Amino acid sequence: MDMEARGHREHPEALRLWLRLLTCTQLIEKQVRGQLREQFETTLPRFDLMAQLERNPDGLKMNELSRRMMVTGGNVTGITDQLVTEGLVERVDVEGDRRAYRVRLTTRGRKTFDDMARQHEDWIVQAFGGLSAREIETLHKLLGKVKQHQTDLNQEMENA
Amino acid sequence: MDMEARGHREHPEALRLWLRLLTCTQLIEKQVRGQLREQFETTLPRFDLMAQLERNPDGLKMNELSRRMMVTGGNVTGITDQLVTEGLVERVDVEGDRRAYRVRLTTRGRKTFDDMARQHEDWIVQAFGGLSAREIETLHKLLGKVKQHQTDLNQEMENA
DNA sequence: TATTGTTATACTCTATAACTATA
DNA sequence: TATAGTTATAGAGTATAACAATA
Repeated sequence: MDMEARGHREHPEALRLWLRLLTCTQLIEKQVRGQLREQFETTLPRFDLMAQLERNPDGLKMNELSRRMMVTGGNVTGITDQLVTEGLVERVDVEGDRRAYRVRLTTRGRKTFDDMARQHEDWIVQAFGGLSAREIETLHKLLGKVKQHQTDLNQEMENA
Repeated sequence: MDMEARGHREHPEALRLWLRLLTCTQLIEKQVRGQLREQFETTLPRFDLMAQLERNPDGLKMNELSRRMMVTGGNVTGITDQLVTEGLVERVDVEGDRRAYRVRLTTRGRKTFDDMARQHEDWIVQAFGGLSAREIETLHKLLGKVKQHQTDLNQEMENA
């Protein structure tokens, strides 16, 4: 009896997990944003863009940045413009395609990013200071499954 | 030798974990936001506010909502105003303190929220569909540690 | 004086769509 | 026609600070 009362409370565990995931991310993100602003007068998207470039010394095209940062193109243009103005990144022509170019860190940009990255890593290490190395690895692995599943779902949607 | 090269790459695991945590949250969040907009013409903060009220049938004061939603007071006023206009929540006087009141769901608001919550739960169940019940529990538990540690850190900062 | 909540403001980030230039 | 990137715009979301009313 009371079969109807089931249905929509059948998987509360997933919901609880989501709320907790969201809370954890927001707590850490809020702190990182605040520290980036206070200590370096920058923002998370700007830091993120520079981090992408740091991993790709030859630079990245706008659409590559757009995809990796998971935002649309117009936004990348705006953030890039700011960083160019401050001399932290530069636009370099791509030979063979005059529509495109690569964005890459300037020498000064790389130095600035290294400073930020060092601090950033400290904040993150501290944020996960309550976990053992083993637990961190487990979390990383499980979230890898979540990410993969999510990616699969997105591809299904695109193909449909 | 090369002692200096250590230091800032000593805990890359925490960093990798953070990036993955952020990615997972953004992927799911982006989808939930989109669905809320498409199917219910609402936003995540509005849904969040209503969810807080659903868990507290007697309503919550503005500062309680502010704390639980982790945003400052002015924003809660704005979101509440919208929901009042649409007849989904109402402001109720608190007896004994004429400065304050409680915000609570209207009958219509509760019905509307139930519809949204049912859908929302489906999206979330799907988002974590790649995990077993056991894995979901493990994730939940580990993230609980992260949350607790983060809460402790914040309290230390406030006391300092 | 402190607290509750509002108002005013400004800024970042974002998506969308129309646009230019090149392929 | 399609692709790379920009521009323009509008809106969400946020923090900050000054403010009014009450405690």
